[in-house]
Amino acid sequence: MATANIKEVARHAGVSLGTVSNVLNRPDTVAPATRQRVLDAISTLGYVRNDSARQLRAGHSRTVAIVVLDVANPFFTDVVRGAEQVVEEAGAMLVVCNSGEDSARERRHLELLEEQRVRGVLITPVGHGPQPNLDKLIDRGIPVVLVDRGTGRANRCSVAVDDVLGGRLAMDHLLDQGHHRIAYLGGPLSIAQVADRYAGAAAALEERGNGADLRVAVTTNLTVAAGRRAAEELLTLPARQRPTAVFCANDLIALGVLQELTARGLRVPADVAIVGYDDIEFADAAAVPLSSVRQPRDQLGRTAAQLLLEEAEPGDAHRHRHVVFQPELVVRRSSDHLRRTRR
Amino acid sequence: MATANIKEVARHAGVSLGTVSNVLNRPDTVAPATRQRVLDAISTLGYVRNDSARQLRAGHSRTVAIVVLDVANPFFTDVVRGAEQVVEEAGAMLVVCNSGEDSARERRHLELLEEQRVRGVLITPVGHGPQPNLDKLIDRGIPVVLVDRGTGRANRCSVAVDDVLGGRLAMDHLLDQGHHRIAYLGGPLSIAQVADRYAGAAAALEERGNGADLRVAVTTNLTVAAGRRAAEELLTLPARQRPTAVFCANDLIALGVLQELTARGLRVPADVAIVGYDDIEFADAAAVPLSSVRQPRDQLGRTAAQLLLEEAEPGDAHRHRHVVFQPELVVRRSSDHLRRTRR
DNA sequence: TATAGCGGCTAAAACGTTTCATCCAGCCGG
DNA sequence: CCGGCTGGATGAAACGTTTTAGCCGCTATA
Repeated sequence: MATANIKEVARHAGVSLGTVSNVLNRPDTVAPATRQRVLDAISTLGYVRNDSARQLRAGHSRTVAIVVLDVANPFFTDVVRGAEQVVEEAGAMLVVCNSGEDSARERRHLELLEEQRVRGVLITPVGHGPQPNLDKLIDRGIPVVLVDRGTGRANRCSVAVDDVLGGRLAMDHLLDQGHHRIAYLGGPLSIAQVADRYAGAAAALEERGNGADLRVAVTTNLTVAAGRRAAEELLTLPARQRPTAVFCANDLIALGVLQELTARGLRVPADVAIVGYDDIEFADAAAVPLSSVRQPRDQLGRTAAQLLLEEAEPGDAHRHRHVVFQPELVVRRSSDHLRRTRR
Repeated sequence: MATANIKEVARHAGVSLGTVSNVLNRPDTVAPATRQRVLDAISTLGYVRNDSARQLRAGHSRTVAIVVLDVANPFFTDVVRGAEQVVEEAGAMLVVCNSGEDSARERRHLELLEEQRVRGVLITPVGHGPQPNLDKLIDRGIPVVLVDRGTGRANRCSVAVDDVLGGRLAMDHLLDQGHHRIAYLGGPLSIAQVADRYAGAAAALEERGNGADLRVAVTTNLTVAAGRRAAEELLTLPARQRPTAVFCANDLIALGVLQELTARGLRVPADVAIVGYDDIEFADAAAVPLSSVRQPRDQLGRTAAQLLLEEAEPGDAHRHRHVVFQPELVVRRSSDHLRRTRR
């Protein structure tokens, strides 16, 4: 039961303990014959390395953690997949922690991770205030990379997507399509992403300077149900004041809007055009495929992981970087006048 | 930089090393005054436990792993959330690993987890053959609980959902609605779930004994795109032979079917009724809300975690159990004749 | 022939905990 | 006054690695 350790392997192979370690870590420094004897011993004893001991000696573990706001959110699952890829290529392991938007859980996770002496932490922190927990980690020498939050802090790297630009892209597109009454749906505005996307949309509108009208409907959260409710509310407006296009802060809201509008007999995009945000998998699968602003999610994860590994590298010549990706508008039927009459 | 260790804390508080350990692990065995002195030292030095050393001594870690086929699949994310809850309540930590349906990656993960001496592993293994890797773990005394796969093996616990029953529920419902030409869409049949759901549907049809017709269209995988393709194919049939209802092996396929059918001008459920499987979040958010067979996903995760923790408990009186949950049919518009004329 | 270098290996220290056997002082009952 | 007991603290061993300094025997070079 008690798994064989390196000492037993050594005894079994008739070599010293250090030699076994060499076979494991620097195989080329040991003579082929000896090496083979050791390998045989390892396999007959079913030896498997004890990582705790290794870590203890090394002073830190070989795992990297990512703390996300919601494991079930497609945005984060894609970020995780991207990060995973890079981390695994580097021979390390990625552990996924879920804060569930709960700062107490976040704190608890960070404490545990610190106890484990993880190599570094990728995190989308709960809230936007100061981050004492993260500062503590950084003080301890554990690299932290912020994902899609709080870009620009001096003592850590970050990756993010330019949400202001995303808002612009969406708005420019809708203006190009000739819309004059447009609504922005999303909330709460305390979420930076929601606010930034709106800011971009408003800026684009301002610049184009034609008298188009932008109405904001703040939702309580970013769910399908919230989208449905928002759409219901829009429908209480007399048809002449009703927006001919809506730009939603995320795709869930957009899907809710789409569902409610079609259920009430309005056609998309003929009566109301819709642009969402995030380009989740189901955007393309919706009854009317949804135009959406796509974020390079897995690249966000990949880059975050790369920055982290770079910082964790022994050489101390690391300069913190803040990488900002550009989103991309994916036009589908829900906002495309040229296609809306087809089929 | 080099984080303070227990020895420095001891020196700082003027006590011995063992006493600090006692403060940490059995606070009540140390006198209040001493205890306070130690706690003060801990906080002024910013001491944080080194988990590697702890694990090394203990012989195993306090983390539990869950290895899923796809982190981005809503089914698994919910299972993860359920498991997480239980594991965290027990003061342990859940690490999520992603095999991505790739048995090489699965193996690599298991090796790493074994090196880490994890407390136990929840896993949905890739494939259905024998499981040498898992057997190895079990031999080493690391408990394994199978999630939604390979129920009934003697040397490990498992949790699953009765897919045969799920197939029955769906088929019974469609028969109740008066359908006679029904199609089952899903594949490949080598996936047990796909086969079981079909088996249940076929059995229900058999038992009801009216001459209804069940056609099977095997898809290459379980994606929205596959659903669209399958629907296209159905549409090549002359209308009189075309099924009036389809039962899909999962909701992604069902959503694909829904999209393709409505794009081609067929009405759901008037022309074709649809029942999916899994009841993912978007089932309810689809243009025509999707009837679906719901699995108690988070409970699956919770129970799996409970079984694991129970088995990992020192007392060796563990009997392996195989828990099977019953799915539940959620009827929505996509298959509901009573409602289909509303709105 | 002496010396330096090198390939291959060993022995021992160190990492930071937890635990277990002791030890000590004080107290109580006899 | 003594023996035993108890609450509270101590010291050392043990967990399984990695790493470093050093040793040995051999070959190539001067």
